[in-house]
Amino acid sequence: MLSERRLEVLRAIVQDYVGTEEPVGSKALTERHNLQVSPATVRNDMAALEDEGFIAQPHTSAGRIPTDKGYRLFVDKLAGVKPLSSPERRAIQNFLDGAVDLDDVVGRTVRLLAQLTRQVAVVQYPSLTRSTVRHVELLALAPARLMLVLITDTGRVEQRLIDCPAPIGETVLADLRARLNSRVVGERFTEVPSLVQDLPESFDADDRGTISAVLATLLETLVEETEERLMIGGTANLTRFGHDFPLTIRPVLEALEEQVVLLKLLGEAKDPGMTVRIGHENQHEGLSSTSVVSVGYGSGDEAVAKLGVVGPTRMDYPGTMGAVRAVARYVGQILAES
Amino acid sequence: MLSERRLEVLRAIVQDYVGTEEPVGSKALTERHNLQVSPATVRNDMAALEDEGFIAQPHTSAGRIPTDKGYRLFVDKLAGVKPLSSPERRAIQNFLDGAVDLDDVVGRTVRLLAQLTRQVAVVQYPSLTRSTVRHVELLALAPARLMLVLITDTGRVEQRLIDCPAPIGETVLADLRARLNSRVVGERFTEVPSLVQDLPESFDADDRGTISAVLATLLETLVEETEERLMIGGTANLTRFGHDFPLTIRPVLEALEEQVVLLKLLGEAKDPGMTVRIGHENQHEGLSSTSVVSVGYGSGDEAVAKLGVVGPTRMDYPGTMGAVRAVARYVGQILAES
DNA sequence: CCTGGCACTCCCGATCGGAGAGTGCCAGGG
DNA sequence: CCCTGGCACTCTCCGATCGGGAGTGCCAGG
Repeated sequence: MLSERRLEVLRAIVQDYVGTEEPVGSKALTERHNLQVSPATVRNDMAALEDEGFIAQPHTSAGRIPTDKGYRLFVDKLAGVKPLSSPERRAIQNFLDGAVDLDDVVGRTVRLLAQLTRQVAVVQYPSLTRSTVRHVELLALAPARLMLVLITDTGRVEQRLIDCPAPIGETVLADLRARLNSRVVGERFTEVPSLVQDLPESFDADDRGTISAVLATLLETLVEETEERLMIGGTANLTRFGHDFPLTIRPVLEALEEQVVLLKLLGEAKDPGMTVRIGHENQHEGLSSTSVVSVGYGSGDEAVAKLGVVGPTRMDYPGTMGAVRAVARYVGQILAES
Repeated sequence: MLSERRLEVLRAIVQDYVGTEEPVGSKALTERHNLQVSPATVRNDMAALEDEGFIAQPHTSAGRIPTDKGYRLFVDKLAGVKPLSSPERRAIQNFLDGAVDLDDVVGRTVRLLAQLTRQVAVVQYPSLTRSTVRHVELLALAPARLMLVLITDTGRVEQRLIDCPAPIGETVLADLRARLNSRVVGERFTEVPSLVQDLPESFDADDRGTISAVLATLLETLVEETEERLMIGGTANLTRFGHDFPLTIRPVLEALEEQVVLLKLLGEAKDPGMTVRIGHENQHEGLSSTSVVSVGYGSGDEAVAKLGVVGPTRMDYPGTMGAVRAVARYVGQILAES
């Protein structure tokens, strides 16, 4: 087990390195943080920390830099979450309050997060798996052509065209519409299949084909729209990444274009609270020198989606975590209001 | 006026520089292209080209590189558009044919273009200004709450919620729906306002408030949705940009996040055919070392939107133009089919 | 267990010099 | 008049050299 002071030394190293982006030596440490011990003592501590794998030196006789493991310890034990200043909080609220629709909320959130953290922001659209149905509408565009409109409680609207095997009467359609809504409104997507399963049976044989087509499309829409979308922003902040540019930045840009990768990244976070994945903890190879801070957000008590930022492992974890958490909270509020 | 051979020299310089990314000297030129003259002669030609501002040298006694003006001449007079190979064309068609909806078409197009040109691709969603209305639907979600759904001929669906000043009866609603559709279906967005202007008058005074609200929302939707969206991809290709990274790439990334900038970029192109904007010809400052190749595409004879690529001024213009043109053509076909 | 001292290692930046590539100019020849 | 070979000159680039400085590890003493 590491002594109290050694942890203190690790914290100091992380803080200095994050600030200066340069390996930090024993002398500088004792000067900048009042550790009350001599450089030599710190050196011993550093040697111990290095043995344990928390820090490393780029080359002999250079200062130390934290390893992924070091950052991990820092995040878990040494650092809190730095709350935002109240002007910042006000700014967030003002900025998000101006949003007019869901796209706008997500767009603003992503820009906000990128600006606050000066890193790349990723915001997932509210997921539909936990969503409930607010309304289902059926429109006759032509005798044998329907449009299905699905409205969710998060304000998303999805629509599908349906080609019917046979024309369907207006009254039957109205009947179907009414029964459909009475069964599924307020229900979760996952519940819908079992709730509508027996619907065709209660209709005339002539119409069953069409009813089945409608239901099939509805279920398909539910599944498809569960595929989650997301928005990213602040990629220009990648230029602040480090010195050895092209090599570092390229795989990150590539990863950021793969929605699948990003969704996995956010999805992996099981923790109900905030999740921090540091360096190699990220499965994706291109992101092995980045850290991801993510958190769920939602309109009620339950998280409906996630958002987060991607930045260099050498990032200001407390500040980033503070910003991510605060933004998630405000977005949740905004969603709850609408 | 420049002699034939001098133009040939310029072409050779552009080609070599694009290939090697290094200033090209007189000797190398005579070796790689069979110009049938000695390096000394080429040097004279180069001096003349430099006087005219078509090429420049980074420093004394280095090779020459083309200036923006040089590229301009190259594009206008010296280079054709390089057609794609037939395997490439087949690949495009296959890839685009798999698209399932408009989002997918645009998404695939952007990826395709980025891959083909190895540059950043920008694709504008089919614009609605030229679009026509396919269907308007009104749904009663609650006694005094309606949803307006607008379907366009390009397959886009937009919806808005409307809070009515007073409850509206089902029959009135059906009436309104029918009249609205009979007036606007098949019409262009720009025509709609004048076509629906007098609608409220033909209804009972009680309902006029609601009717007006509906119309207002409809018109608003038309205007709002005319704001054009776009999708970009291939940002990872920015890493192939040049040597002096952070400085070059940062403003470009920033510009690419500003949809407004991009829309302006594509929008500026007036030419019905392909437009190439080279370096400083781009208004936006951050893009002064990039070139933009853009072209309109559409489902019929008329262009409904634009697409293009953004890359370093030092790009393979003929190849890029060929790819851009080909992709635009195929996307047009796909849109026309659906 | 902490501390001061000391020798050692290694990076970094500046300096320097040569090689190479490219240029401009000139004088001669078709 | 234009092309050509020759020549001197200019720069950049690259590698080698070399202190300065920061940082380390270790040791002996408190």
